[in-house]
Amino acid sequence: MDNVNIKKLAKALHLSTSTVSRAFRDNSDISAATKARILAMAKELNYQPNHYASNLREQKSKTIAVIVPELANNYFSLAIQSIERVASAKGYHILVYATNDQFEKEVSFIKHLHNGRADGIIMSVSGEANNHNYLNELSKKRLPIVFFDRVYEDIETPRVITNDYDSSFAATKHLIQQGCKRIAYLAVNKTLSIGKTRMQGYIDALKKFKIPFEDELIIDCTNNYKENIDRLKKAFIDLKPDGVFTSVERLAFATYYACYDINLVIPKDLKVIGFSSLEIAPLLNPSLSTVTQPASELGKTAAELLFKMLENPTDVTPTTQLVLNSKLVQRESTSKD
Amino acid sequence: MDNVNIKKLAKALHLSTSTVSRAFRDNSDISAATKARILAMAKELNYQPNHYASNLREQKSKTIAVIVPELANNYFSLAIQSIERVASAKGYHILVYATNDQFEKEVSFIKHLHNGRADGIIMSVSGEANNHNYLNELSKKRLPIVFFDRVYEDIETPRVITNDYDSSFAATKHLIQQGCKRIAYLAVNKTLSIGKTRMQGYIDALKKFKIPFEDELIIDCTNNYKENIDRLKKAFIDLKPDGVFTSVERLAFATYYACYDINLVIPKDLKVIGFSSLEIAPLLNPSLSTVTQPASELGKTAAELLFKMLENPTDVTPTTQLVLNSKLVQRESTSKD
DNA sequence: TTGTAGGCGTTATCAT
DNA sequence: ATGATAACGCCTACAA
Repeated sequence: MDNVNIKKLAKALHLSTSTVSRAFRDNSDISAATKARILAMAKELNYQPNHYASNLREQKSKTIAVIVPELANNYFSLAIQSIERVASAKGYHILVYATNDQFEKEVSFIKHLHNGRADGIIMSVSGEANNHNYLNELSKKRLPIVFFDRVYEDIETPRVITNDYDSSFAATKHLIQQGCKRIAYLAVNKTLSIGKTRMQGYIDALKKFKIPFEDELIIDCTNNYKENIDRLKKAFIDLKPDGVFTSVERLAFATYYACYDINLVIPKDLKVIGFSSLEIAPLLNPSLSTVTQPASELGKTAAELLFKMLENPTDVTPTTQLVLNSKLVQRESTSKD
Repeated sequence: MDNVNIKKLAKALHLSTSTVSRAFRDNSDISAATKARILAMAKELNYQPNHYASNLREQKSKTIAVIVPELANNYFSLAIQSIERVASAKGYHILVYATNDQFEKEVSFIKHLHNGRADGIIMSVSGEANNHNYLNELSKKRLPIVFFDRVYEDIETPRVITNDYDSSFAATKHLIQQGCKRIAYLAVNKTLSIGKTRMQGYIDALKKFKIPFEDELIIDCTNNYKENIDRLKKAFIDLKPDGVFTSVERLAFATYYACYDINLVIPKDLKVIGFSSLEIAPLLNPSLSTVTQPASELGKTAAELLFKMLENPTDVTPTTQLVLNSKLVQRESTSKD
């Protein structure tokens, strides 16, 4: 590489490397004139301070890592976009990782990141089922981590979540008020805490309105698109629910496809509401009633929290928990007639 | 930081740092026994080789940067997901940047990346209108760059694109065959090469089928959601097109919203087709005819191309251009009755 | 097979 | 105000 570095700059200007270096720091003693000369030359030669050298020296990377279950996902895209925005404004860069819901990947990413590559981590976890004590084992030298949306409840670290229980309760209640008697709950992974919380809201709403809870109406779905649709078709035919509450966005889509296939009419035969932050929910056929999660705000809040931790570690207690509110938006898919 | 480094490992094992270092390289001479001892201790102490130190030493980062106009975008999400997958499999990490269509941001990202932080760049450009000679000025020391989707035609670097001209021609032809006589073209930025190519397909199809081209039917849209809808409503009322071809996904959504607002019925009053890679296009009301771009494949191909450049620079000529085919999918939004 | 030493590019400390 | 020097953690000639 014919890269320009401080040494070359110094030689070109007949100065020492320390003087040149000083020109790029703000506080150091250096005459205005030399500083100007140096900056001019730096610009001319297109000098870029070597990131690795400075970070090796300073022991921080101005980089944060974002770990999510999937990237091709409307919800996480929105969150990442906000995170990038906050980070960029602070002069930070973001590394992005997708676990594809593989727990081992998560562990490997996290462990790897503890090599100085990132100063902090924002993560929506995967694999609640597993032993995530690996995070505690990093103990003292663990990087600052902020969980968002999907969290590990037994790990002490700040988190930003939405009011899932209340939203689920409200969504279920909404279905009941629209006349549903047999409401199916579409779960994606019963062991995820977020799934449990959401399911509890559903269960409690049923109880509150004296609708018997039936275990078979909890339909456990997979990560496989086609398989979900098949499973749903079978379930809808066998169990004849009149309402469906989906715990994640893509299961609402699967529900639509399943209904199209077996000629169930939404909302006449089956009313549907789901967690989602899709902007085009109003354009669906029929328009989809949603529990709209503030995805962007979630990302923004998580990023701001992480920066607070980085800038002033003692300001943020590990038990910090910020809760943002989702919003129930009623549309045609749950309308009465 | 109480970080474990090679020195600490060495001390703990009563070895020299070089021996310890060797344990982590594959080719060096080291006895199997010592190597095992070292690796065991490394595991026990949770040793992670410092990324910055090794990369400073080796002058490469095992990191690639991905720059896109926006992150909260179905199309780019899919692309990024594939890029991440390819990179991850190669042991590379990805840095993600959004320009939000601000050209200055692009320049600043790119320049900054030439500090060793990334080994290569995958980019979908913004701001074709501007002088992008800054890329040439980096000359010899320019990082390997692969353009995808949106490219600068005057910069010599490998690129992966879709067959935009053919697709546009086919989409326009499709509208004509469905009976449209006044077809509006919704442009997002006339100066983008991708916009120009797509528009040319539209223009040539009109010509081929002897439909007069009317300049006012080219509707230039913005990045502002609401403003687009207003603009479209006005255009639809004033110009009374009977078909709309949208050059990007979100303009199809804007068209739907505009039609809902002014009570135009798709496809009766207005047929709509648009570039899109939305999986749920069939669920829209009415289901949306699309030119479906192979977003994931595009990302995958771009990533593979970049790695080829990194691994064997001479293998890839700067004029390399890979073209992937989009697919026209007819749905209700362009049906005849 | 293992150890010693120098350097990757930067910055902070200390001297001048 | 500027320069010399050491150190961040790792890797690799070269020496032993």
